[in-house]
Amino acid sequence: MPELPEVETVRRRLEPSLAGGVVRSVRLGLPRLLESGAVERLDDLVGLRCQGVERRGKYLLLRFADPVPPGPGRDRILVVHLGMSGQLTWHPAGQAAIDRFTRMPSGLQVPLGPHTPDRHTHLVVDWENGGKLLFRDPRTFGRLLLASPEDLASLPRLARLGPDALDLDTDTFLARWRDMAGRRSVKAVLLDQSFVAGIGNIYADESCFEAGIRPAARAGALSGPRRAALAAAVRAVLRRGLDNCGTTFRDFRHPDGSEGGNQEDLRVYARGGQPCLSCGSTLKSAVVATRGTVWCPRCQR
DNA sequence: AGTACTACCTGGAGGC
DNA sequence: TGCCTCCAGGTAGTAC
Repeated sequence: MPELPEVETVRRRLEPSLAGGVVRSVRLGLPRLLESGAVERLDDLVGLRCQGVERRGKYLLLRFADPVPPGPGRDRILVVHLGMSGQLTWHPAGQAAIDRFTRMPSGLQVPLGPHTPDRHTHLVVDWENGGKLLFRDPRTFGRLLLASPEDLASLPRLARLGPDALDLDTDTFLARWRDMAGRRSVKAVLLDQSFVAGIGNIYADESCFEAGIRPAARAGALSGPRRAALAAAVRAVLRRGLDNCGTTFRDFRHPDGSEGGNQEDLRVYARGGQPCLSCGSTLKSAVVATRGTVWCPRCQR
């Protein structure tokens, strides 16, 4: 469930640790997570220096270049998608194993801090500075791709993405809605990464609530003002999620293992059957666009 | 062509 | 306590 706010939070916190570092070794414990792309040899990264971390929608792009120029042709970009349970954590050099725990609302105790490698840790990147970058993903929905800068644009997964939801102005939103809404539900359009990149199930439901629109409503039938309200709602909801450093519902963690805070600010997601925080009506839940969906029958028309 | 649906995967929760 | 079943969901691929 890492969506734009979660992935951007990871990007912001990971970049200071990675940028400038040189890769010493790479181990991939679950080969099927590396999707066949332009380049399929993770060992290519060994000896390269990390130039920075970028984000496109829910994808993270780790840029690497040869530290001894000129080294044309060796540059690589590691593309990471966290799937629904992926965690990228950073272990600084010499840091002892973290044994702090936090208690989830369910009562479950989970480790707080960069995770200790376990059977779900599928990628380990060792750096010359002694740090380690770990990728842990219990559900294994995450994906890794490796590409050269020239081939990046030809990766289908990235080529399909629409404009990033974070810096989407209302005019662009309205134009794309006019062209792409069709006969689908509002929720289906919001989840379509080729419409706008970065929205997932949590922020789709929250955006619909914020705009007072039922997720199952026909997208093409929305009035102009309501479309504009939805555009504003998407921006506000993503911005709030980002300000809260992401939503930790279960698996999401920051690179240092800490949790996001946006779960405290969710109005409808996972609250089916509970009272609407705005009007007190019982929130309804159903499957819309093959996703668990929650809305207020009174506030959302 | 556009839309809808399923496979993939495994931990957690709930029922008995 | 333990076993079983169901559910969660992003994306690609398939079916209609």
